[in-house]
Amino acid sequence: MIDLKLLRNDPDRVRASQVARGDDPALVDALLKADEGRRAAVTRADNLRAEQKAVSASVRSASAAERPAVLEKAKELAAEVKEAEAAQAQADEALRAAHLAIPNVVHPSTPAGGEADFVVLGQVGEVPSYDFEVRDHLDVGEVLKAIDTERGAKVSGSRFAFLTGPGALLELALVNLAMARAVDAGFVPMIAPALVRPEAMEGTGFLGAHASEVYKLESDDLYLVGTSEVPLAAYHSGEVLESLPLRYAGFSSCFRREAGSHGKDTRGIIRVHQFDKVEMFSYVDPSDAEAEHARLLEHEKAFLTDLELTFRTIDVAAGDLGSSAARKFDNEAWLPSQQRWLELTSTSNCTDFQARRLGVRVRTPGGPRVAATLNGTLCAVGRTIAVLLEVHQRADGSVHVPAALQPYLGGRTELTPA
RNA sequence: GGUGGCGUGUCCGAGCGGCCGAAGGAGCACGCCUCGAAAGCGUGUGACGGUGCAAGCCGUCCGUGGGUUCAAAUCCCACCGCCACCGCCA
Repeated sequence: MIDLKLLRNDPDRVRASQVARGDDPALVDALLKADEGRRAAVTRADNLRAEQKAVSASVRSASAAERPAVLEKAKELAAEVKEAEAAQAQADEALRAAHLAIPNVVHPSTPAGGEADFVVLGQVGEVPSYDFEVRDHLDVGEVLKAIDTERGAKVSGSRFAFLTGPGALLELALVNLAMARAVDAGFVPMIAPALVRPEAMEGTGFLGAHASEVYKLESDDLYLVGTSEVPLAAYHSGEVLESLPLRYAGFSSCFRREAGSHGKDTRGIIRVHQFDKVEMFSYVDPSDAEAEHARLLEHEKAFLTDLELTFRTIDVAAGDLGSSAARKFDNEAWLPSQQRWLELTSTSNCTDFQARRLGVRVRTPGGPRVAATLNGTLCAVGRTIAVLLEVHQRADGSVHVPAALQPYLGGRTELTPA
């Protein structure tokens, strides 16, 4: 939710943000109107209530003769208050709806436009070349007996896979490396629930436009999270925090319905319904949000560099941001089989938008203040495995293990076909 | 899943349908005392919304949502959560 004070003081800035995202600026005026309507309703209900309280308090001290008249008046007022409160509830709801309809105000540096309008911020490493015919990650993985998508489909359906043997070990190694790096960087490691209540899902903004992406357990009224950002953001919901920053690295399975992606990345494990991920999540003072965003990006880049991958960093355009994000950087690794960049990690600065919705505040000398939240992928395991297998493959079917990962794979320097 | 109990401010904890934003502690802040500290004493110490330049004033909040009543922390209902015991189970 955006700051209503900002809206009142500088509606043009919010309108401009809407335009940058390709959203309707008229929603801003609808919100302004709803805000005014609610304030009028609140004032009216408050005044009536004050009057009613006064009359009500006089009931006891009224003499027996006066009492019937006072009671009569009190009853009238009670009815009026009831009506005014209903009107206020309606106005509250109208405001809430209009409020939720507006995504976060984009950062001034965020490129305007849609998916194709990103700006490349830089590249690490050279696009690799191979003097043999490269296999895609599934071919490499099958030779190594590391990935089994056929049986994944047999057991669970399309877009499910088994990680087997070296594939399973590779996942654990990546998770351990990521967690070790996160701990070094001061993050508190967390194993987060993958099932959450509707409030957590709603509060993080995942039940908006992308609700169809989310798995729901109807009979239990629980959702499967698509990222541990959800439980980590909801972790401190409704709290006034004593001090910031708070940094967490959450490990959890992630579930995505991939409802709108039929026919896209159907081969292998690049796009699956279930994968594991280590996610960084920071709560900071709003004035530190930008610096924290840079920090998260550096952690991500360092991790990809450790894996000896070639990648570029892009500044995602406004129209391609999630509703909570003011700015987002993606790191895209080079995928040799398709000769293209593939999003591997991503970090978003949600400023105070998400925290306002979740009621996360910090104690400051001037009173509680809404915090800022940021998230960033440290390692989305499945996709990372896919890219590793492709990039580090050799002509003989073996795969080089990056030096940073070797300690977590029992010192193995390569994976070889069984 | 069954039975019973319980959910009050940063924490503990009291609370008769009106005088309760709520006793009393603890904690914290400031002051006094002290060479300094501790102890002791004194004062202060919630959030949200509305209104106002401001001091302030008004309203809301006692797990959540409804209901009864002129009036609800207090009565009724539902839900959520916690605890104990039983059953089941990794």
